Amino acid sequence: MAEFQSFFTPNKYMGNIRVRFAPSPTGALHIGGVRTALYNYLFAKKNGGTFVLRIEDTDQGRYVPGAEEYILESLQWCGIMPTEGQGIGGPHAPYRQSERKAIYQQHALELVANGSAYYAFDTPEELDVARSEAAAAGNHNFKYDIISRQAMKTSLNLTADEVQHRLAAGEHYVIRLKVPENEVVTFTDLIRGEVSFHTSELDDKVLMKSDGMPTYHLANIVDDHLMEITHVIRGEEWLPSTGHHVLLYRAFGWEATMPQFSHLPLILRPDGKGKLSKRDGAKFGMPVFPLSWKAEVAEDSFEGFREYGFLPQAVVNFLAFLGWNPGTEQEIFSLEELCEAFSIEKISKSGARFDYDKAKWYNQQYLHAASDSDLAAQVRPLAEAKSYQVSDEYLAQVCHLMKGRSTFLSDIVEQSSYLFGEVQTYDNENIAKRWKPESRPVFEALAIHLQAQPSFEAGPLEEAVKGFMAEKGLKPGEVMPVLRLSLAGTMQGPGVYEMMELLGKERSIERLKTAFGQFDKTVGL
RNA sequence: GCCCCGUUCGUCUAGGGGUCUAGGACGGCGCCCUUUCACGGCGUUAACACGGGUUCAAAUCCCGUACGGGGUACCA
Repeated sequence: MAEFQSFFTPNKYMGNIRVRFAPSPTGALHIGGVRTALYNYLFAKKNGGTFVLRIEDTDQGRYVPGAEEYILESLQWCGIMPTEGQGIGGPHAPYRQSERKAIYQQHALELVANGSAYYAFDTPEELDVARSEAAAAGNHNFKYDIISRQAMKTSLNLTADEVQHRLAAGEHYVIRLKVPENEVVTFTDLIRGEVSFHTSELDDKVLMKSDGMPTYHLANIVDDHLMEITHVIRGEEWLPSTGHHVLLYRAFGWEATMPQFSHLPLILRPDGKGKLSKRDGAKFGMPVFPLSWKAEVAEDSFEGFREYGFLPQAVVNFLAFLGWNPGTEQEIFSLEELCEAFSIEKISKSGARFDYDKAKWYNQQYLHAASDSDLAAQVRPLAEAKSYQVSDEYLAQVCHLMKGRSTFLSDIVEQSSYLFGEVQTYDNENIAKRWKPESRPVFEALAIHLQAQPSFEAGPLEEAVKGFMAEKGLKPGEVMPVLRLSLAGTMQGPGVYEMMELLGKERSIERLKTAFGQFDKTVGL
């Protein structure tokens, strides 16, 4: 057995792999879409292949301006830019389906000519009627198929003259796939194995709509073939229509070069009730889009991972593990490591719930591991939004002190106002507990002691304070909390000595003096 | 309804007939570190949906049931 394995190594397509990510620009790109793009990217990189971006804008009614830019910006942010396609260029341009209309028209006609497709003149209204009549008769399973099409107005039933006449008269029509009778369509899904459908279950899908645009089914087959796509990696919601797609490859005579299919498990809501949808973000208080999206109505506007304060590397790592696992115990993977470790065979079959706690954990891990200067650069805009004016070096120092206790980028500036300006509010409850009538002279003596220190670095400061406590017979619990309250106003935050070093001697002493007076007032002295 | 896909700790998962008294991570809980909040360290909690087969042996293979999800548009 072992000797045959070499034939099945993942690199058998080395150099020839071509995959595509084909979103439709109907709004912001959902996080599930980002994961699909990521898996396509990883598969391409792993195998030295090409990652193509194609825009599937065949539904004119659902087109949303700005969506295409949003898609590109999202992929860019995640660091998984396509190597060919819309917005990038390449040998198979145009990559926007609305600009390839003539190609689909021509291919649809080819199918009509070879008997694989036919004209249908029924209006949507007529179909609605047919559907409700069938339902009234107890058939809730109406579909436009081999049985029902016999009663429809199609080029299969009408005379050639009649069809020509209707066409010439400019009557609206669609072109439908003529699903063959009594066959079993089988294909091998790289994730799920063999999947088959009986043609009696498949309806005669519309290929060309009456507005002259192709449906997804036609456009995706034609483009994947023309663009020489070798592997189709897409969401599980496409699995049921793959039977039609195989039929189309067959009808065109392209079966020999049909791509390999892989249907990814869906990303489910945190409560497991259905697939994650755009509204679930607001519902569960978490982002479900990579970047924020502003729409006309508030209901269609969403906050993104980026704006929540997530690092793209963390989002990518988190997403990669939602439905895939390398089989080792390593959890943290850079994009490069993911490219190296990725394989389709390791993608799981069942849907994965969106685990926001895990997403936060990943972010924390990346935040902690990031360099201070790198973080400072990313925090800069957030600091400026709060009108904090500090040098790069100072900001990096703040990051150094805060990153260990932050989950989001924004936490670094949200919980450290006292490092950028004066203390705004004091934790009076804790002050009342720690500030005694006899405290003031003690702490004033400590301030004088600190003032006299030659070095204001954390290490020497600790020595100095400890020396002071030993001399006065004070316990750390009597001194440190008050010091912290004086410097930060709160009981939370970085180490006291580190804070003093950052603030510097002058500001630190100043704060102590201000605080002592404040504390007296607080406890009513 | 019909068709398709799925089902291991609360969650993400490892596992591809014996090495499983089922491993890791998140979360929860506890302890240590620290007289701040965290980080970190250590420990703990908790799962093979059910029923039949096949086999000397099944979480792993087959069938059925239940449950979950997806699809069922001139949307993608």
